[in-house]
Amino acid sequence: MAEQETTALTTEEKIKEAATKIFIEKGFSATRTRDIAMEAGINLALLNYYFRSKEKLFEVVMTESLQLFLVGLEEILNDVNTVLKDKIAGIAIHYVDLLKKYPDLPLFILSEVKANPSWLEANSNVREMLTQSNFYKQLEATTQKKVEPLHFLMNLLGVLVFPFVASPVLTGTEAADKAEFNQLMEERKYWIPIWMEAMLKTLSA
Amino acid sequence: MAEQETTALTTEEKIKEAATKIFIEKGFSATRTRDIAMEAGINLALLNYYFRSKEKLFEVVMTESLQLFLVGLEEILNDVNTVLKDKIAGIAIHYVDLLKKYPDLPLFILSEVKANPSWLEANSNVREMLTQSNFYKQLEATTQKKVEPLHFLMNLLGVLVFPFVASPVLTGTEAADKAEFNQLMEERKYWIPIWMEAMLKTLSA
DNA sequence: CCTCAGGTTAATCAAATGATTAACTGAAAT
DNA sequence: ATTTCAGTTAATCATTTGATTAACCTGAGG
Repeated sequence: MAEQETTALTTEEKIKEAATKIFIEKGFSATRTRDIAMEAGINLALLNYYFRSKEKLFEVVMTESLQLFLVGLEEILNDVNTVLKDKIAGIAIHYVDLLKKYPDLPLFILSEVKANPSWLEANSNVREMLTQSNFYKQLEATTQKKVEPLHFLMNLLGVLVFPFVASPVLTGTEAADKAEFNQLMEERKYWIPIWMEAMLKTLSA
Repeated sequence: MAEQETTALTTEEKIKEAATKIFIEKGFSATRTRDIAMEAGINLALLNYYFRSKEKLFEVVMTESLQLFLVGLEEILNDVNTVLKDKIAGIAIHYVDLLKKYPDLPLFILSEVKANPSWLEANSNVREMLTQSNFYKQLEATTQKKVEPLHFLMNLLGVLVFPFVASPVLTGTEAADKAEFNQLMEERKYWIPIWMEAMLKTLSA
């Protein structure tokens, strides 16, 4: 997650990279510290030497994963120079690009936050960041008390994130399927703002 | 998942109920057979007596979970007497009711299918069932080759299922939050068909 | 050269965990 | 009354797994 120049990762970094990969792929409970050590090409004891415990190492990975998922979002949400549709477009582009790169990130975060909800309170309160944002105020202005703006936030996250969460169910396992899937996701950068606007327009009818 | 009349569950049923509860709540890797035995109020050895192994027991739970998630869907999708919007309304009502009852079901299925994709091929091929359905043909007719109909399938599932998957992140942990959340989900039975239609209309513009 | 501290390793520990064993119970069958 | 057998239990096993230990490099500083 925090790449070095090209090669030559420090041992501590190699462990963190390996842990990030495997934790995100399999979740906390299903990963063995030995798997991480093997992936990192280091002796198992080194993992504990650098990170004290599996939990501590996971904490590092989880914190960085949450940051990775949330970084860049706040500025889009609170840009006073963009209207609602522009923000939606910005979010769509940002997240399609991010999730094409890290498709397992959402399911990982959702699973681990469910298993241990304190992750959210500890690292950054997503709920407040969303509901206090300029984006949310614009949403409230648009919906004009006719419908909970939260509905549209769920809709946006649903159309944006859910395909990645559900891709193991919706797409095949072959490489061609993956390419086709990414193509679809790319198309969604264009369509999601249009769809969201159409949904919001159902209020003025 | 398969309730007896009122009380008096057979030992085998008690184990299966307990296993279903805990597996769905925590996933395969994070659940201990001892937890299941304790939840069922039985001796640990009985679990292996009746189900041979943790894996075999999980297989039973997973198969029933997939059935629970898919039962009733096929008839809605292939009802020749309903137009697209009616089917969407039927799906929305069906899944809001189901997921209010079993809110952890989607994240469980998505996680375990990702960990072991063969579950889908083994039990019932969801992808074929969807893409071969009358619903999908109606979707194709409506989109008229302008956009992949798969987009709208993802949109529907996204707005319908994602809120439940993300509820640990989006809602608080208190009981009041849960009631409020369920109220929102209830409202979505009404709105989702309207929103989906609005999204589909973006093609004719 | 010697030292010494950080880095690394093989070996091992202790607890957790899935599974099995052997004995016991009670009720139905003979 | 005895046998039999599914159901149940406490105890134990064997493996996995997170963590520690003690030894051993290695290279910078004296």
